[in-house]
Amino acid sequence: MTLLNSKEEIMENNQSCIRVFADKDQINHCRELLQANGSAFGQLSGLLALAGNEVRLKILFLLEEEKELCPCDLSDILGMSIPAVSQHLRKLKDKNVIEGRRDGQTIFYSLKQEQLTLFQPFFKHIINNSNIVTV
Amino acid sequence: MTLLNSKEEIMENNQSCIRVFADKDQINHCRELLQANGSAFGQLSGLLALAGNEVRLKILFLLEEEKELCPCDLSDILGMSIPAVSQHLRKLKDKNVIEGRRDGQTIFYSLKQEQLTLFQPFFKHIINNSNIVTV
DNA sequence: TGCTTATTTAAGAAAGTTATTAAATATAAA
DNA sequence: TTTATATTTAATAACTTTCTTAAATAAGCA
Repeated sequence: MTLLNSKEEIMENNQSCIRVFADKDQINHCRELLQANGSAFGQLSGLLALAGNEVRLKILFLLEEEKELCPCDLSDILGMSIPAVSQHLRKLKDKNVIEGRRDGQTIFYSLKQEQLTLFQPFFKHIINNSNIVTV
Repeated sequence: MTLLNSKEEIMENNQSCIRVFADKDQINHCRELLQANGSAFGQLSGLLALAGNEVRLKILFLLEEEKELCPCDLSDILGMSIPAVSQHLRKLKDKNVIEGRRDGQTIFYSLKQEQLTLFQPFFKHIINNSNIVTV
């Protein structure tokens, strides 16, 4: 908080918080920051929401480790139904995080380079947090 | 895929995928990887889910920029009700991402050091993705 | 061709998330 | 003490997510 504005002064520029001691300049600066970064918040939160699901985080981690895996094997590893896995894979594919390569009847999924800068640090978090302690 | 196991061989070690050409060793290795990292996936995905919401990602970004902000000002900046903001702040506080400091009637929230290693890279993503283009 | 395997899609139920409104709590100020 | 301000809490409604089951698609094999 920098300058104390009178309550009347605040009510005049009435685009603002009801709070008496609100810093009008700070609030406007924040509004501009959000506007200047336009759709970035929506895009980034969309990607983070993908990794914000435990099953999908595991899938991403496993694809990093094994390079590629098919829905059937993932279903087996994760202990869940194939359609459930398939639907998670679709979400990852829709947001350009993974891609599929067909080999006969099997489709092998792998991480795309595109979003790796964002996701790769997470895998280090996984390993560092618990692998040292256990086993 | 390394060695081709016969279908019979696969059915004997029957802890595995129905897929005929499944690599049993790979599947077991993956299972062990998940087990070895225990609760890390749940914890990390929980934190990522916080940032996986557009409103909360904006709050985190604004706290990084402004050091501290109160619910009332955030409500004004984000254009949403105070109880809505307060409930997002609670989620962030419950997972040790932010902390509050009381100054009279106002509570100023700020980022905790604890989870900053995880979240700070996101803020660079925001700035890099769009700030160059606009204005 | 028909049968099997691998995967996806679709519809629906159950659970989880987020905003809204109203009421409760807490501090400050008249 | 009463009144106003800042915030939280609670109940609830609308929406979203995720799993389940069944059906559809697609490729290989007898």
